[in-house]
Amino acid sequence: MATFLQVLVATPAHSRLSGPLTYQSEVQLPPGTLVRVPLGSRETLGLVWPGEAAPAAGAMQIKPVREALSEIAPLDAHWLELMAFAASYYQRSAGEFALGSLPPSLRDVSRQQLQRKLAKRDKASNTVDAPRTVALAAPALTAEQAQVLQQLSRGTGTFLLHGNTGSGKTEVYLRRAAEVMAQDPQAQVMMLVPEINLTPQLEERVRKRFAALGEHAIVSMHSGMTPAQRLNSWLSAHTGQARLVLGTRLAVLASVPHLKLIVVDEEHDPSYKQQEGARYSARDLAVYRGRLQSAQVLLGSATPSLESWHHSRSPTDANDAPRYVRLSMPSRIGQGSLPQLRRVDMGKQPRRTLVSAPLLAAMRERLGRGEQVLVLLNRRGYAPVLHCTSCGWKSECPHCSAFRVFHKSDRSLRCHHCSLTQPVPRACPACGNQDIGALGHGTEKIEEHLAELLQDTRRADGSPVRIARIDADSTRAKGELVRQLAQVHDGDVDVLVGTQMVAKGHDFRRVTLVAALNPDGALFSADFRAPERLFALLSQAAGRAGRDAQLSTSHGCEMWVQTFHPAHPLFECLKQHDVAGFAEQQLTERRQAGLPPFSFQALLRAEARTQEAAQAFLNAARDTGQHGLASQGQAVTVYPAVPMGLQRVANVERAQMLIESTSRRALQSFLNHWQEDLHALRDRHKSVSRWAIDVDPLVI
DNA sequence: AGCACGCCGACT
DNA sequence: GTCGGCGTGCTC
Repeated sequence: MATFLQVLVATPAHSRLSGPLTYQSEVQLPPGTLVRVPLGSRETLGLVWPGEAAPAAGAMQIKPVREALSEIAPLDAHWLELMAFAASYYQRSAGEFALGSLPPSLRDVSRQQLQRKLAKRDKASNTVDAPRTVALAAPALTAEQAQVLQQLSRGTGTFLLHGNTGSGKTEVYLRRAAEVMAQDPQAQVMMLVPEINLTPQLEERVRKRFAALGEHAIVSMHSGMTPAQRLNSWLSAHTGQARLVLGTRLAVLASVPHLKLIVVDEEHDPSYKQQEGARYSARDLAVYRGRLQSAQVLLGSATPSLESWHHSRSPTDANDAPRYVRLSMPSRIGQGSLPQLRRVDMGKQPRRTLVSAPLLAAMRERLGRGEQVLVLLNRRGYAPVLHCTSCGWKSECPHCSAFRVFHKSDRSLRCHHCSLTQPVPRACPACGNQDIGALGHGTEKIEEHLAELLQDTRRADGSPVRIARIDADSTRAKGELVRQLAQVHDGDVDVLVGTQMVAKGHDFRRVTLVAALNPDGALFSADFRAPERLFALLSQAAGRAGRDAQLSTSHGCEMWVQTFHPAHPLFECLKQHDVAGFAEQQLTERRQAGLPPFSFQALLRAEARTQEAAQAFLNAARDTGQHGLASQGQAVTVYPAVPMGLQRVANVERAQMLIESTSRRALQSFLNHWQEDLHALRDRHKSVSRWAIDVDPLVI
């Protein structure tokens, strides 16, 4: 007799198919089973979902499941619950989350191909017995590391490891992973890193340390892998063959049935928040998943996010029960000392100075000794705007509400939002004037400027100084970033100019001076998270310097900041390496202003051909929402619709609306009730091409 | 999101 | 006379 099943398929939240579909099957299939089902005229991958299927749902005919992918064990209940939670919390359909978390090739691969693939894997895996001792060639622990590890071995739950750059956080991760795997021969460990560029470094270290587990025991998961690699990694994690899963944010959604430890490295990093589609935070889902699966969660950072800082207390102050236990490792390993902060008051420098005289002198001195210099500027290209001195024309993008950036290397005007690229006009397109000037400066210009300033400077061996630039433009070609970083490591480069991508994680041994040329923008930004990000960026950048103990003890290492506000408290905290002080000061401001983590936010965004249409939809949504508010009497505030910061991208107008509450639960409940209204509203606002809710947005 | 159906312009 | 543009609508 046929039974009815609830099946999830990959459908976005705003399609009319947000819930599970009903199919019939001759055999009983447990929840979590992967199936192929007919959907309209095509056949698609589905997932059997828990719950009773009601066969009389509408007049729709009920089709049979085509086949079950029985060679893949059903996804376990924990994973299904994680998907259900994520979908509900981030206001997406369960189908979108669950199917989107599976390796994409699983969708296209036929059952025969899958069987062949699995047979091949079986042959290749010469199963290694899980060794009792997994730690090999590990360096001796510092007292701080030993103490932290002891705390971790005693505790359960979520821990925030606050460790300065160079304090040996990675060693703690590796030791803790080894312990967990040694205790339980099935235990699996997940390690998350913010960016794909950082996975190869950690992977190498992990593979070296855990070589005894066999090469199949460690797998990577990130978006840069080929479909076949991704499928293989996913299967290894799902079958339990992989003991250690290392990856970027998407890895947190993988099936890891025997998960016992989740490490989130650089937990403050904004890359953990997915910024399109289902906008989940991998860090927050890691914490939830840890609770769900009884796995320990270890969040690590030198500059923890204010959210995590707020949720944590050190184990010694036992007054109120904190959500996370805070563990600290303040010391830097070896003789390498933390860099000294030097501030240049740009108000006392000649107007329009790019690189001040004292900074230049310091750079020359370092270079003369054969040391390396890192220069940070948060803007790529040559000049952010071109402008006509006669009529005032500026290089606006015709499709976006943004300026096109002048790239001197190929003499192009490029829009960084829609990628429109055109040659630089010879004369002003508006008035024909030949005199078009560049306004502002980007990495290209700084590279050129430094080449001029340093043309007479000689290295220790008398050869001229070599300057390189690393940013999204210089590393566009595949493998280019790795190649350029290698040049820096090999000492082929003396001065490295780059955007924030060079400040992350890379270990430049001979860099003893790091300079931020113009960080002031973040001090008084409308974005309330800008100071937090700047503090993390500068701390992290400073951490690039002085990693070579010998170099840094002989002449010290320095972090230079050029600013018009040298007395700003942010720089004071930076000078003292006072993360706690900075966090407390920011949290006080946030508390007074009622901002996260003291309130919870969501954004409703809409896209349409006109700004009016986008806002009309949002304001109509606001009106229906008000009814919901009144009926429930909950403290949720819905603000009026406003154009997004970048109002127009590729000729699409964008608007958004902030929803805020001091209660996470009230916000969630409001959003859940709102979903139906929004679906209904869309029919009356046909010009709105897309809408989406972003829960816990990072950028407002 | 796919994928069909459906009704109007330049081509073997 | 067809191939094909992407607008609207449906998928258990």
